[in-house]
Amino acid sequence: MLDIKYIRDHAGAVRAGVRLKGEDESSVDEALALDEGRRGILQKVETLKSRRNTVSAEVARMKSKGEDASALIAEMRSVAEEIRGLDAALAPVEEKLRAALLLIPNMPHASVPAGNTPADNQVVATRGEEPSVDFKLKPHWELMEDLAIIDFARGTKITGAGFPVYVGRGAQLERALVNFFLDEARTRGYTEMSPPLMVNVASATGTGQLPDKEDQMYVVARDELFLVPTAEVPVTNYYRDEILAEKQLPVRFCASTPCFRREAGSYGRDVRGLNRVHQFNKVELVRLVHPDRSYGDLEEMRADAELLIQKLGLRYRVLLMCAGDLGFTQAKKYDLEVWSAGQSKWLEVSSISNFESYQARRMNIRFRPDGGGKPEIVHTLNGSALALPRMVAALLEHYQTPEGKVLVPAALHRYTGFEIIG
RNA sequence: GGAGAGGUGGCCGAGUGGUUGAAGGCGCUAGUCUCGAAAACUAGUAUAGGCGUAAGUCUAUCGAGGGUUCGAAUCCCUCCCUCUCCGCCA
Repeated sequence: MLDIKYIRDHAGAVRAGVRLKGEDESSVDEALALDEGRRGILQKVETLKSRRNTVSAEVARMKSKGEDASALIAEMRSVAEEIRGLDAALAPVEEKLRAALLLIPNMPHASVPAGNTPADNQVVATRGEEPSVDFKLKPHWELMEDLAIIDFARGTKITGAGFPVYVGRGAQLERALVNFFLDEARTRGYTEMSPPLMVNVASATGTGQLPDKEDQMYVVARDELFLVPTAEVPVTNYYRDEILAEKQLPVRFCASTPCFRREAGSYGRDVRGLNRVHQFNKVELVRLVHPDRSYGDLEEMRADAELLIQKLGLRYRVLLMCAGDLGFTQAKKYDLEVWSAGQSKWLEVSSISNFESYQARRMNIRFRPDGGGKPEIVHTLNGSALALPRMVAALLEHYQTPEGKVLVPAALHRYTGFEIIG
C-alpha cells in the first residue's frame, strides 16, 4: 500500500496513477476523508489521555502521602468515560482507513508506457532464432502424447482439468530444468529456499493476493490457508515485520515450488496443452533491496531470466508492460515470452516486477541505515526464472525431429542424463 | 487430540494495581584512558502515530484482542504461539 502521508501530500499524482492503472479513484478520496476524521478524533482523545496520565500520577503521589484524592478520582471518572467513547469511535475509522488503503493500487513508474491493451506494451528486445526445418512442426500436445511423457487425461481423472501428469522422461526433463534453473540462480547470488506451500491470511495480504484476488487462489477453508499461487508469497513474506541491517541488502532468494491457480474467468482461452494449467512448477527469484537501487536490480533480474532462455537456445522477446497491464501491486514489469514454434505464437514464461515499497509497507519490512537512524521501507522485486510448463512446451516444439523425437539441448545433458526423448 | 508450563526491550532477566517505556546485566555506539588494543570509566542505545518549519512535545505499545479500575506489564475473559509429557503418525 501507499503511505497515507504521501497520499495526503500528493493527492493529484495518486489519482492520476490510479487512473493510469484503470482502477477506481474513489478509494483515494475515501482514504483522505477517513484520515482527516481519524486525526480529528486522535487529537481530542490524546489530549484527554495526557490529562488522565498527569492526574493519575498526582493521585499516586497524594495516596502515598495519605492525602484524600477522591475529588480528583471523581473528576477522572467522566474523563475516562469520554476516552472510552472516543476510542470506540476511532477503531472503526482506522479499520476503514486500512481497508481503503489496501484498495489503492501502486503507482506506475515514470518509464512505464500508458495504455491498457496488449498493443500498448513495448517490445524492447527480440533474441534467438526459430528452428529452420523442412518439415511441419507439431504442437507440444501432439509430441507429448506420442512420446507418452505428459498425460492430461489421467490428470483429469485424478484431479480435474488442468492438472497434467509428467511421466518418465517428461518428469525427468522437468526436474532437470528445475535443477538447471536453481543452479544458475545460485551462481548468480541467490540463496535457495524451500518454503511452505500454504500461506495464511497475513502473508497473502502482504504480497497483495488479498483482499481482492482471493478467487484466483485455492483455499483450505477449514484452516484459513491458501495454496500458494507463486513462491513470491511465502518467500517475500520471509522477513515480514522485521528490521534488517542495511548491510544485509540486497537479499536474494530463489525457490522452486508448485504454483496453484484457479484461473477463474479464463476458461476457453489458450487452454490447449500446457499453455494454461492449474498446477505448475516455477522457479522464482525474489529480492529485497535498498530503495535507491531497485530499478538497477530490476534490470539485473531481467538479465538473470533472459540468460536461462539463451542457454537453452530458444527464441524469445522482452515486453515492457503498459500501465494498464500492470498488476495492482506493480510499479514496473517486464514479461519474457518464448517462441512456441509448433503453435507459432509467443508464450509468457516470466514476469519480472518492481513493487517498490508497496508490498514492503504492507508487510512492514524495513532496514536500518548504516550508521543508525530511522528504519526505512525496503523495495521488493520478483521474477520467474522460469515457469516450467510453457518452457517444456517450447523446448519440445523447438527441438523436435522429423521422426517425432525430441533432442535435449546441450545445457541440460548433465541434468537429464539423456540427450534424446523417443 | 489429552495434560501441564510459559510468552516482558537486540539478548538474558526483575517486576502481582500507582511518576514502570519498564530495575539490573549482556550486547551495540560514541567519548575518556592507551603507541595501539583489552580492561576500566562516562554517556547514549525501541517502534509507531498526532501536533510543530524545527527544537520539541503528547499518545500508544510488556504475545494478540476484549473487560474491571480514577489508574493495568501486574486482576478477569477469549484467542494465538512456544516448551514438556502422553496418544497418533510420514
